[in-house]
Amino acid sequence: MNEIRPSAQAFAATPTIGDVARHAGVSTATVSRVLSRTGRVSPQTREQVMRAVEETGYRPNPGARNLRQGRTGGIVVLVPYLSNPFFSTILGAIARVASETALNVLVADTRETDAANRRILDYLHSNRADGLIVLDGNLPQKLFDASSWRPPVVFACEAPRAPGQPTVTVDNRRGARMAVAHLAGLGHRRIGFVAGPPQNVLTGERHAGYLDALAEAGIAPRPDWLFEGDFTLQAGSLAARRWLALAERPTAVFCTSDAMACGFISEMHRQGVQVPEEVSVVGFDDIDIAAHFIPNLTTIRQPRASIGDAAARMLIALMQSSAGDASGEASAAGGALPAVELPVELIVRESTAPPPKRD
Amino acid sequence: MNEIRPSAQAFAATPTIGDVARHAGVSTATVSRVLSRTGRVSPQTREQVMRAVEETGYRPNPGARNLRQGRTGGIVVLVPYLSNPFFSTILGAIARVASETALNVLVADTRETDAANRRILDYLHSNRADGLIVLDGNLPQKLFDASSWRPPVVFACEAPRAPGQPTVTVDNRRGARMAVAHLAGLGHRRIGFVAGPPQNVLTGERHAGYLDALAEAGIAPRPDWLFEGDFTLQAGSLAARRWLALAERPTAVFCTSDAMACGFISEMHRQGVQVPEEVSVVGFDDIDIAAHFIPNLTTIRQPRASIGDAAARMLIALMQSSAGDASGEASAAGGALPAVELPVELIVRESTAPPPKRD
DNA sequence: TCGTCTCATGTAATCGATTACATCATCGAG
DNA sequence: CTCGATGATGTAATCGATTACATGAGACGA
Repeated sequence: MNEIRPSAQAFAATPTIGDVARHAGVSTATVSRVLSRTGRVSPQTREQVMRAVEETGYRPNPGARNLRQGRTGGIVVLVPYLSNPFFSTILGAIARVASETALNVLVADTRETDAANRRILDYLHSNRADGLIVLDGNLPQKLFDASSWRPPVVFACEAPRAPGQPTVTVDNRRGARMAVAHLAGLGHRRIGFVAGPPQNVLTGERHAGYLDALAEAGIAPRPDWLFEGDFTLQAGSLAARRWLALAERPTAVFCTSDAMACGFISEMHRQGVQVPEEVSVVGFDDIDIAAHFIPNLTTIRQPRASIGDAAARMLIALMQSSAGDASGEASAAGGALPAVELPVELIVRESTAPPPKRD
Repeated sequence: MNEIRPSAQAFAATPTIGDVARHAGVSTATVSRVLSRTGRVSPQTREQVMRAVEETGYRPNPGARNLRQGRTGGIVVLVPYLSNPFFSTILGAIARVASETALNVLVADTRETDAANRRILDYLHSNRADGLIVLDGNLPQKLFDASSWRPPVVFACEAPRAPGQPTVTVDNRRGARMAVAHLAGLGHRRIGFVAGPPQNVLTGERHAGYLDALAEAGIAPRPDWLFEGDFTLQAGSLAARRWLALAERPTAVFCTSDAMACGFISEMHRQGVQVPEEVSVVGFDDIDIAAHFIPNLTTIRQPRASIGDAAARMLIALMQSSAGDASGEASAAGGALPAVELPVELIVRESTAPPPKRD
C-alpha cells in the first residue's frame, strides 16, 4: 500500500525518524545518535539534524524505543483504594521522582479491578512494567513468588511479612507505643484500641505497639476494649457507637488511622460526648485535615511524601542494577539497600487531655 | 556488553511468541490468531497452541503489539495536586473504567513536573498516549491548540473557557446559587464568598452563581466580603482571620471548596467563634470528611465518581471513533457527544443556621 | 608511499508482536 | 474429472526506533 510514498511534502501523520533523516540528508542511525547523544557526530551534521527535527516537528515514539531496548518505560503503582488521600499523597511523591527520570507512572487500584489478581499477575509477570511499587500489603504473597521472572518490586507502607524484600516502611510499632504512652502519661489507665482490617500488617504492628505501651505502664490489656475497624471514617463512627454501648468505658482510645479518629470523634459529638474532656483520642497518619479537625487531632505523623520518594528512588536503583546485570535477578551490586524505615513523630494537639476526674 | 548471547536453550528471559510457535509446531501467525481470536483456526491447532502457551508461560509483550497497531495502550490523566482527595477519587473512577478495556492509566501531576509544560506537551503532541483526561483547567490553552496532531482530549471538572471541546463538568454556577440561596432562605443578608484561585474557571462560575443568588434575594454584593483563596485548608483559615478583622462581618460565608470550609471553621473554633451560631458556612464538593466534620458540613455535592466515570467513557468513545477514522481528527461519527454536565445537590447538615438575632 | 588507526556515517539486523498476502489442501458443482 | 471457492496455515512485511557491524575518508608514523 505504500507504493506511493508520501515523498517529501507535508507530513500527514506524525513524522518518524525516517522523515527527519530524509530532511537532513542523513541516515536514521545518525539522527538517533544525535538525539540520544551516544556516539560521535560532527557538529555540522548535528546542526542539520536538529534543524530537520525542528522543521518536521519530530517526536520520538517511545514505544518503539522501549521495544528495542527491552524496557517499558514505566513503573506500576498498586494502590488499595486510590481515593484514600493517604495513598494519593504517596502517589504524588512517586510521580514527582519518576518524572525526573522520564518514567511513566501507571496506577492500578487493587481493590477495584474486578479480576484483580489476574491483572496484577499480568503486571508482575509480564513485560508491562520496569518495576512495581506495592502499597497494598494484603495481596496474596504467592503472587510475588510464583512468577519465574519479574521486574523489581518495592513494598511501601504495608510491607508483607516475608523478609528480604525491598521495603519502605515506618516504625508502626514504635509509633503506636508513643501514642499510647502519651495517653498513659496523661494519666489514662483505661485505653481502647480501634483496629484496622484483621489481616492487615499495620493492624498487627500497631497492636503490638499498643500492648508494649500498656505493659510499660503496667496496664493489663482488656480484650473488650479492642474495637474492630478498617481505617475508614465509618469504622470510626461504628467504634464510637460500640464505645457508647459499653458498661465500663475506656477514658481514651487509640485509633490506628486518622480517618477512624475523625469518625470516632464525629460520632461522639453527635451523641453529646465531649472530646477530649470525656474521652481522649489519638490518631495515626497525620493527614492534612488532622490539624484542622475540631478538636485538632493528636496523632502520629507518618512522612507520607518521604515514603513515596524513598520507594521510588529505591525502585529506580533496583531497576538500574538489575539492568546492568545480565540475568534479571536482583544483584548485590548496589549493596544491600532493601529496607528503609522512616521515623514517625507524635504530634500533640487538642484531642487528648487527662482523664475526667471520677472513680 | 551482550557479547555472550544466551543462545537457544531454556528460556532465560521471558518467552516470546516465537517460542510458543516452535513449541506448538506452528507459525507465529497462527499463535497470534489463536490468542487474539481473529481469523479462523482449527480446534486442534488452537488446542496445541493453548497448551504451548501454558507450557512456556508465555505472556504477550504489550509494547510490541502496541507498536504494530500504532497505539500506546494507555491514557494519561493530568491532575493538579495528586494528593488532593477530590481528584484522587475521580482518578480512581477513571482507573476502574480503563481497566475494563485493559487500558493503562498514566498519571502526571501538572503542578509537580518541574518543566511542566514541556512534559505535558510531550504527552499531547507525541505518541505517548491514546488519549488524555485533563483535570486541570489552568493549563495554558495554547498547549492544546498548538500541536498539529493530538490524541483525543477530554476536559473534566475544570473545563477551559474555549467551547467545542469534549468536557465533563458539573453545573457549578447552579450549585453556587443553591448554596447561597440556602443561606438567604435562612434569613442571611450578609453573605461572604471565599474564592478559589483567581484564574480558575471554577472560581468564576461559582462566583457568578453567588451573584445570581444575591440578585434573586435582592442583596447588593459587597466587594469587601470577597475573600481570596485557593481551595486549600490553609486558605480557609486565612479567610477566617480576615473575617475576624472585619469591622462589619458577614453572618454567613460560602466557601468554594469543602477544604476551605473546614479550614475556615477550624480557625473560627480556634478563635472561639461558634459555627453555625455566630456564622454559617457552606462548602462545595462534599468530600468524605464533610459528613463527619464538626459541625457536619452543609455543602454542594459533586458526583466525583460519576465525573471520572463519564470522562473515561467519553474518552474511550472518542478514541474508538478517531481510530476508525483514517485521519486523526475527531469525527462526527459518534454523534455530538462532547459535553456532559452532571447535576449537583445541596446537602444540608449542621454548619448552617439562621443568622444570630442582632441589629 | 604505504599500511594502520580513528572518526563519521551508512547499512541492515533487531526488538516482539500483528497482519497482508501467498499457498495448499479439500470439497462441491458442473 | 476439472475448476473455483473456501478454509487453514505459513511467509514475510511492518510498526519506529536502536545499535552491531561495515565502509570510506583522512591523519599519521614508519
